[in-house]
Amino acid sequence: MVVNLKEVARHAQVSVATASRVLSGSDYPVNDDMRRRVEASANELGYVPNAQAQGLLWGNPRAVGLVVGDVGDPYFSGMVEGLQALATELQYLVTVVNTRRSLRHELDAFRTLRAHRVGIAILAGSGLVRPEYPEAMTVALQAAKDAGEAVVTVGRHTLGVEVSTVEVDNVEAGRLLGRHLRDLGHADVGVLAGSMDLTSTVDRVKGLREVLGEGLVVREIEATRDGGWNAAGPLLVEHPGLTALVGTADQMAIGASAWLRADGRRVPDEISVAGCNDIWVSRDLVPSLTTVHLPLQEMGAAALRLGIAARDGQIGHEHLQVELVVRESTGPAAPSRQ
Amino acid sequence: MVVNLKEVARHAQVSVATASRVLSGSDYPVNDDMRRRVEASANELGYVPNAQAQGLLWGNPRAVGLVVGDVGDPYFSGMVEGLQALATELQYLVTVVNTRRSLRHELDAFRTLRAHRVGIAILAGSGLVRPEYPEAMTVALQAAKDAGEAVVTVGRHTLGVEVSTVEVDNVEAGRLLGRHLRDLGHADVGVLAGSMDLTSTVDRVKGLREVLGEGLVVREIEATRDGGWNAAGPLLVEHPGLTALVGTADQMAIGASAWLRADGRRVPDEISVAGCNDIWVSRDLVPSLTTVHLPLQEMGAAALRLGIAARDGQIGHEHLQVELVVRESTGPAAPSRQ
DNA sequence: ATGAAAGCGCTAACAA
DNA sequence: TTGTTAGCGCTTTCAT
Repeated sequence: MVVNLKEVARHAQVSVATASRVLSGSDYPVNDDMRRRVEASANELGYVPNAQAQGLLWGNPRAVGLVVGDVGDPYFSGMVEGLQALATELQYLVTVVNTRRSLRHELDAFRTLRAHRVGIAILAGSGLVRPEYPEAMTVALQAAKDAGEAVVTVGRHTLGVEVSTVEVDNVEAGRLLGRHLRDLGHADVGVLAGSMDLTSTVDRVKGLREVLGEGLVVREIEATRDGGWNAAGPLLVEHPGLTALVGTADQMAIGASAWLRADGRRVPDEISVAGCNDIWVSRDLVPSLTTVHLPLQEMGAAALRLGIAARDGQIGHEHLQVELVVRESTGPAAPSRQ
Repeated sequence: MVVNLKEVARHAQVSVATASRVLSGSDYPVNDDMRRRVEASANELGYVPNAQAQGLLWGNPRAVGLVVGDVGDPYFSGMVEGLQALATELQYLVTVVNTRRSLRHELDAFRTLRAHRVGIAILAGSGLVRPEYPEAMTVALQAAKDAGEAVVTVGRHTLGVEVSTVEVDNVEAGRLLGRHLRDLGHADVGVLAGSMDLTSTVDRVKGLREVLGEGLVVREIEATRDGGWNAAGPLLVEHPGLTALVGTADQMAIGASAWLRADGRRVPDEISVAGCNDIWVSRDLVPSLTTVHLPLQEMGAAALRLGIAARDGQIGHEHLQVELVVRESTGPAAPSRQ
């Protein structure tokens, strides 16, 4: 059904070896007549080389696998965007696997990518803090390294294995937000936090707590716009004294903001709101969202660059800066209502 | 370097056949001792089956390839999100290739996916209107069909080949926006249009023109938030009589809105703004964005479902409805300033 | 310059 | 129940 090299060779009346030499772009000398005949046949029959067979021989040097928590999350899709841009330029094939933010799925995902011999595996999902996790992952990573595969982790704690990393200081991100709010007079701050299984969430909360201490009320919610929308009200009912709300990712802050507006509360006059990541739309909201900028696209691109270097045995680390972006959604603390 | 089945077999002191039977999940009966030995060895050596070799034998039934114009575009990432969700559930591996919205790249992308024997190829990038394009693509599609591969196109005109399609009526989307604006008294409307090479753009403009006729001023711009931001000012300088701006995709409308606000023009009192696609954030803007809702996630999921059916020879068509969502960014036409 | 044949890692007949 | 072997599509020695 599907045309293979043998058929092309037969159609062109040459041996498979010759056909291969022409079609695989080998620099082996081939008579011009035959070369033409082979090319014509391949065209006519619609021959497409089987990358799997080629991969069996060569390995798959131009394939990257990307493990993300959820492509729908702007944090990940920003990274995917940056990685894809570079990948397209460099002619790399990108395969994306979702973990649905779960331990078991992440290991599975990693195995799947290894099975497909991607050569470069990028773990973009933030690391899980569960104790049993790093251990299992360490074993898997070591195996990959031993097999000569490149592994890059993005925005997570390093594991027991030396791999290339793209690092973002999430604790610092939390600190920056904390200081900004403290300087505005906020003492009682509610945090809408994504999964506390993720190091990124835990770190951001840690940074906030360093500055704001006991004034922090943390609520773990689904890391989506709707999660923020649904959680804002109940949180404020339970803790009416809160003068600011921080989302550990922008979309939660956006949801919370929307709910506050719908509830008739003015931001930032009555309550301040801040996020984290600086997704593209944050600056265009009204009020525009105060947040911590992460160079998401650059993180994706850096991961691929490091992965390519790692294939050549060069383990590297890229430390990218986070930056507080003060916009309109934060202002001086209103007098506590409590 | 990398552990293969032979080494596992040797380590477990069994034949490769036995090892394969255990590790590939065959239901072939194997002695419990041996089974345990093989599993232990595989574990110890960190064996990961080579999916390429397996693919050579079986084909790759659980792989989907997705061709998109640009993963950074919310239109595509919405679709990718929906498709990934279903793919993860069904244990499909998703490979995404970017075309950068170009003819040559799209054919290349399609070939690449075929080379990797994805089994299901989904063309999500909107079709190009250039005359030479459909012809080249038709040939490629026919070849894929002949090879028994499933092809699904999303949101583009059908080509010369019978393939499964997810259809969205872009002309109707344009009409809905046009009527809404006309009913509000808008006669002079500026359109910030994405690439006019794309059928989706052309169709939406066509729908708008059907209703608004000569009152339409179309400007082709880069289909991004910044494209909208940059184009709004110049367009209004050249055509000060415009009372409404429509983006053929939400992000352009969002950029334009932001520029208008920065320029001190009130939306919708002084000028109305509308978009298309209804990306997740559109409802949370201030003013919230009037747009045409496309079920992006559902489009992605439907594409995969149709692809799976197509592998079984069932060509199908899913026609998804578009729906006008009237929000706050559109209002009665202000008296023309001209 | 060309072709025959070995072999990449794996599975599935086929034998034993 | 186990092992031997052919072969998936391709590239690449090795002869010719």
